[in-house]
Amino acid sequence: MRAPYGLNILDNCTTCPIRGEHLFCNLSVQASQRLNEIKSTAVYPKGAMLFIEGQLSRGVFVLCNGKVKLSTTSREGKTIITKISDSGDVLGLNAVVSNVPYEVTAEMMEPGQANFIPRDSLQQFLREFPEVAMRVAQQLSRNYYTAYEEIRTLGLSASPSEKFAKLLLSWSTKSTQSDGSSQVKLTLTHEEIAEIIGTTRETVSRLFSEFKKKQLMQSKGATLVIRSRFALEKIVQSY
Amino acid sequence: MRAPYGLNILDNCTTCPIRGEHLFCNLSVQASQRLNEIKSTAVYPKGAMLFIEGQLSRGVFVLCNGKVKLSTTSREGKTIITKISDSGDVLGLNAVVSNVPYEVTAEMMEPGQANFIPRDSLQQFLREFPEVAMRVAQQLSRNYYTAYEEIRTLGLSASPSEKFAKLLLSWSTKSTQSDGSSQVKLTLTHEEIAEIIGTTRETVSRLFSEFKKKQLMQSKGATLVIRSRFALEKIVQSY
DNA sequence: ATACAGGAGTGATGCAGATCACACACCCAC
DNA sequence: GTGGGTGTGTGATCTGCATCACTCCTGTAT
Repeated sequence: MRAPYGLNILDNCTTCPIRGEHLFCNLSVQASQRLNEIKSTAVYPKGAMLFIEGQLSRGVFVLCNGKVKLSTTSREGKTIITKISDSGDVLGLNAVVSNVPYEVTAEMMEPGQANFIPRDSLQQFLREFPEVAMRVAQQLSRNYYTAYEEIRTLGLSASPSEKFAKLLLSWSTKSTQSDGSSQVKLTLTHEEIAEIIGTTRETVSRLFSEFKKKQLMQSKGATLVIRSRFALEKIVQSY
Repeated sequence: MRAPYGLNILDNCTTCPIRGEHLFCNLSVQASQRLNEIKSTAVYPKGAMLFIEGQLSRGVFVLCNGKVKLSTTSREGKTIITKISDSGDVLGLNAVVSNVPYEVTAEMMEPGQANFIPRDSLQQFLREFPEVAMRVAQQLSRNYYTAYEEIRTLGLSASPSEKFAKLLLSWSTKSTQSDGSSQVKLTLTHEEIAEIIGTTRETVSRLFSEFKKKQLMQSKGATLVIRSRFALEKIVQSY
């Protein structure tokens, strides 16, 4: 099998290395088999758009590897990034389940593979396997919950500092050392961070300076060291 | 049957006057029957809390009549109202489907009746009737979409004026005259409006003055007259 | 080497809204 | 009536952040 962009193609979910607690993992044998029949797979370059906000939903994408940026844009061109999706995530689920246009744009942040399941096949599949439909409902529910958290943070008029601290915290949870510090590789530009926390590039720049001066974090190149979760948590008093 | 708070109790969904396009209306005969068995009904006074943010989810409530305020509060006591629910709405669905605590507080804004379906019964019910599970998934998906809209509005840093205009528009859609104006009965305090659009009481006061001066609306007592949807729409340029 | 693009730091300025601090209007109790 | 509670109008002030306007730095294309 060809390996474009330096990636090996995974053509079978049952042998997938990231097989785990994701939505379409660990299905019954029949369901797994059926899924393999209706899915197709492809590898995308960096910058590829899996789908675009407002497009009629064609189907869902299951991300096999790589990172995907989900964003939405206002008329005047202001963008907010709502999520950075990781491998295993299912993208476009809501749009397909409810037969509405995609509500966000999904862009590959690095080369990666994704499986595609056409809308009709998926809907048929869910009718065929009620237990999967139930899991889908739970996933949607979890999505909703996450969106809610977002609303809380945004709507409770948190200051950029608070939101930035929150973001750092969410990054550090993935890899915290025993001494409370943690290292993260920074893959986002200041601009992108600004789009996540809803502020401007300049403010993010200033936040970096400020947080470094306050010994909350330090950075060498693309490596970010978050000093103390505790101090950050004090900044995020609000919920 | 007793009629507390001056309300007649509805004890059967099949004869419900608001029976229509709601989540648990128009089910199959068997499903309807089963639903009637597992639900219980009660009438609540104004101010009653159906459930509170953070509580373990006990079940869902189907609102038969009255209005319910859904809100979430930060540690420092700042509140945001995320939705005003109307009759027919199902409350607490996400929490129950995903077995997580309620993410909001639900408070009766006026006396009203609600059916209660315990968590376990509902989950069993959904397993029993896959087509209902599918509808639930769609409902959750729609909830998610609404939450999304909210995020867009909040996150794209809309000004209070924009959000206020948007709110007025959403109110006027329900009853627009041929000349583009519409009457709404105002049941919310300035404080509550502030909690919806994420600003302060004072700012809402000033918005009222400002919009009246600009001939966008007028108010006599609790009756609000929205002059021209068109003018409002111009204010809401952003998405 | 050159040049250009995309990213990052940082100062100066202005303004929208939060906040504080009142005054007033209304309703209900007693 | 008098009082208190709740909702409202509106001024004065203060400030955080957007915005504008630069410079500098790096990588990479030619």
